[in-house]
Amino acid sequence: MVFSEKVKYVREKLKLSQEDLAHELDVSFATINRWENGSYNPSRLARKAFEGFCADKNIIFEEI
Amino acid sequence: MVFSEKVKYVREKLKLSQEDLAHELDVSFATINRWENGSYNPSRLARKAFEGFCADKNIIFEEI
DNA sequence: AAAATATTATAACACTTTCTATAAAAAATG
DNA sequence: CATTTTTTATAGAAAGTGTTATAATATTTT
Repeated sequence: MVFSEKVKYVREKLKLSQEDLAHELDVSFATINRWENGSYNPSRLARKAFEGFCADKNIIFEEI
Repeated sequence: MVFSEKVKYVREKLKLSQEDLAHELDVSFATINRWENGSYNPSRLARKAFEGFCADKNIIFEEI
């Protein structure tokens, strides 16, 4: 499961809009949208923020 | 107190090298160095990370 | 003090993020 | 169903970031 898929997976699981998730992670809507559509990979800090968010929500990817 | 000054202030108060602080904040050494030398301002996420770090360390800037 | 090591300053390049705007698609409302 | 509203997709430009490298400065060690 690549990063872009993880983002969409988590977002839909939590029923958040791209705007909502952007706000949760303190990034812009454009960033979330580009992550999901594969244009870019996250920065070091952004990846950490996303991972921390997932951990908070008890979302695990290992078995997917 | 502008951002560049805050970074240096916090870093020296905690006796951290630029490299150390970079590691704490999950950004690169170059980013910390640029922040301190005023070349750039932090991204939205980076600013939050820095503020969170300062809060963790109980560092307040209001009265400086 | 001299040499070695660590820290800081600076820069180029590619990539990422933000901001802003526009259009398409989906969902909600009447 | 038609209209309105929300969400998503996309993109250009400007700014920020990571990587890498080099040089200058400061600190430590011998």
